[in-house]
Formats: sequence, C-alpha cells, structure tokens
Amino acid sequence: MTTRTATKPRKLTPKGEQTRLRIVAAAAQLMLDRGVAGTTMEDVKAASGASSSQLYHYFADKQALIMDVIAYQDERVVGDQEPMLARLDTVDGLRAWCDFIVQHQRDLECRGGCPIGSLGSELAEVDPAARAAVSGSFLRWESGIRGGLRAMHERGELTADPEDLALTVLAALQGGLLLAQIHRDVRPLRVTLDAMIDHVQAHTTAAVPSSGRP
Amino acid sequence: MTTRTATKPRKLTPKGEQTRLRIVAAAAQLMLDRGVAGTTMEDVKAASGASSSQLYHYFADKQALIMDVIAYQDERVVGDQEPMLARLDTVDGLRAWCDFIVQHQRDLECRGGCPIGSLGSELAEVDPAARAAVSGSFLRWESGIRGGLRAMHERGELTADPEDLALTVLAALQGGLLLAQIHRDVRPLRVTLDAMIDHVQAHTTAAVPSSGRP
DNA sequence: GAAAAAATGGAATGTCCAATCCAAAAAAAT
DNA sequence: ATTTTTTTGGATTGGACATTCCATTTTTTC
Repeated sequence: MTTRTATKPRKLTPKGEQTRLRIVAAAAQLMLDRGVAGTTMEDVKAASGASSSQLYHYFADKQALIMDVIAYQDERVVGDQEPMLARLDTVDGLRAWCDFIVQHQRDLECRGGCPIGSLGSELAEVDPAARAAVSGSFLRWESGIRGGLRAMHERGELTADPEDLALTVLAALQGGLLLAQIHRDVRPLRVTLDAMIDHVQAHTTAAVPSSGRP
Repeated sequence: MTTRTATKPRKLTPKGEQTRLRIVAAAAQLMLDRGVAGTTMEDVKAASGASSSQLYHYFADKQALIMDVIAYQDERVVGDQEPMLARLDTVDGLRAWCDFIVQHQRDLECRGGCPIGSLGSELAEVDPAARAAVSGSFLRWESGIRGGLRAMHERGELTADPEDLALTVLAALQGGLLLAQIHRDVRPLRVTLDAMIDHVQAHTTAAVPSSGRP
C-alpha cells in the first residue's frame, strides 16, 4: 500500500529513518516542555530542522506524530528503565530505582512531570487511540515492576500480593511525579517513594523498621 | 478601579454573579470532559447560554476563565470533601473517604480523572499562574488529609509522621486517579487506596492485618 | 421617572496553525 | 548513465478561534 495513515509505513531508507527519528525526538522534548497543545508543527520543524513537507511525508498528521511520540517515550522511559526494573527483586534494588527517579527529577527541576503520564493526562479525553497507547505503556511499566516483586514473592521473601503491590507502586510514582511537578519540589516524590519502600519492606519476611540510610 | 484584568472585579449584581457562575460551571465541566485546549470559548458559550460579550464582560480572556475554573474545582472537590477529611482521624473515616472516591469514579466511568490534577497536568508547563493555583489547591487538600492524621497522631494512635503520610496519601490518590482514567478501570484506584489504608493501619498502635471486609 | 450602569446580543476582525501544493535536489535502483 | 524514488524546501490555503467592536436591552441607582 502506498498510504501511510493506517498501516505501517513502507520501509524507510536509513537516511529517512534518521530524519523521522529526529522529528519524533524533537517533538517528544517539546511536548514534555510545553504540552501537546502548546507544541505547533512549526515548533517541531524549528527544533528538528525539518520542513513541512518532511513532517507530512513521515506523518499523516499531527495525531500520527503524537502516537509516535508516545511510542518513543515508552522506549525512552520504560524501555530504558528495564535493567533497573529487573533488579526490583530486592529492597535495595527498589531503593536504587527510586533514588534514580528522584535524582532525575531533581536534574529537571521537576519540569514536565512524567513523560508518559503527562501525555496520557492531556490526551485521555480527546484522543482514544493515544489513551490506549499510554495505557499499554503503563501496563508495560507495571509489568516490569511486578516482575521484580514476583521474584521476591516466589523466593518467599514478599508476603504481599505482587499484582496489587506493583499497581500501587506505579500509582504512587505517578502521583508523586505529578505533585513534584505542580509544587516544583522533589519532596512529594521522595516521601511517597520512601513510603512505598517502607510498605514493601513491611511485607517482607525480614520486616524491620528501616534504619537511617547514609 | 475599572479594570478587571489584574484586580478583583468590581462587585457584580446578583444577576451578574449568577451569570458568571453559570459560565464558570459550564467551562469547568467542558474542561474536565475535553481538557482545556479541547474547550473553545464557543463551546462555553453554547453550554452556558451566554454570548461572547458576556464571556469577555466577566473574564478578561480565556486564561482568566481558566483561573476561575481552578478556583471553582478547588471548592467543588476539596471544599466539598472537607466534612469527610475532618473524619480522617479514624481508619474507618479514611476507608469511608476512599470508598466515596472510588464510587464517584465508578459513576463517571473513570472519565476526566481528577478535576484538579488533570488541569494541573495540562497547564503546569504553559501557565505558571495556573500551576501555582493548582499547587495551592493540592496544599489545601493535603492539609485536610493531614489534619485527620495529625489528630490520630496526637491521640497516640498513629506512629507514623502525619506530615509525610498525608503527602503520600494524596500522591497515591492522584496516581490512582490517573491510572484509573487511562485504563478506564477503577481497580488501580481501589487497590492503591486499599494499600494506603493498610499502610496507615500498619502504623497505628492497634496494627493488625486487616480482615476481609464485607 | 430619568439617568447611569450592567448585562446582553451577535457580527466582524485578526491571528494562528494544520495541512496542502508545487517543485527541485539528492539518493537509490536499474 | 539514466530513470525512478525518496527526501527536501517553502509558499500558500482554508478553517478555527480568541478577542474586539457596535449596539440594544435590562436592571440598578438616584
């Protein structure tokens, strides 16, 4: 098929693929900085160095670009965290993951919020396809968290239900990220993730009050 | 002053106040249903039965209307919950509040997400004044939650820090609401709030595993 | 009852922005 | 080397939409 709107586009040349990715990466950054509605195709052109023809060569319309931005952020956020998610089978691994997220938000000065959650929140009621895509990304993220918790559970170290606990941890993370963004302060995120660590620890077989950490 | 853009508007007649409120209420509903960007002034006119002149008679511009929508939602959400927040000084009160929120989302079929959180997420990076207003609303909400937890603490029933716990509960709530909205399923919210109840209970002096509830 | 102020109606204006169009250059395929 | 395809450039178009403008009606104030 020569149409591109509903099917996977025909295979691009390496140069074409590079241009397409440059456009998606630029759009992803702009949409994190200013939201989807606050990002125009003109902005994307300027940030990516592409022309209008290129934008509409690679993307049927703005909505198609948004879908690719969601997929891109899914890789950048969930995909990149997978090595750490694989280590959530220990409380120390959980703590390291939390520390990484808090530090990352500190580096960003709490701007943008969660790259996936913010997109989902903005688009959920106006773009069903986008909402479904973000839902898929959240399920992937939850699955990664659950994998580690389940391993703990299978070793007999975690007494709580890893299904529910993974969901709770992701929800707390999303809420902590939102509050940090709104208040421009990592404390809500830090405190919330620490509470999750405590909560997980409280449901391990070696449950003891967490001692002061250096 | 005769200007209306930066100062409190001059006193309205009762009829004028009624019209202004009708506009704000209509805008609030539309912005929950379709987001701020997805809501035009034409939509607000149609929903409120007001004319363009009326919109711009009562609001300097769309941004001014948005600010009033945030204040309105603050009252509708946090203000209306205050009686329940006053009862968060018991685990049963906490459970009742959580049940109310879950049922409310069920009634809405998880559409819209949190009326305050969604506005904040969409506007945080494009409207500093809006972000600050939402921040204030979250602080008010957190304060209401903390009040109850602090009462428990002061009675010696809660061993955890009510400051941190209130923050954690609000973050978990926001995250649960977001996940429920994105997945169109109350389960993430239910599970997350249940975990918060467990977490609070685990830090009370009568800490026992929660038995199955009817 | 009259004057002033507020509320209301709706057409018009100007700007923004997604998307299209016309075309040339570069790269790939034959 | 030539033809075909892909990539690229940028002007233009049409529609959306916030806001302004002109005016009348209604309500409030004196």
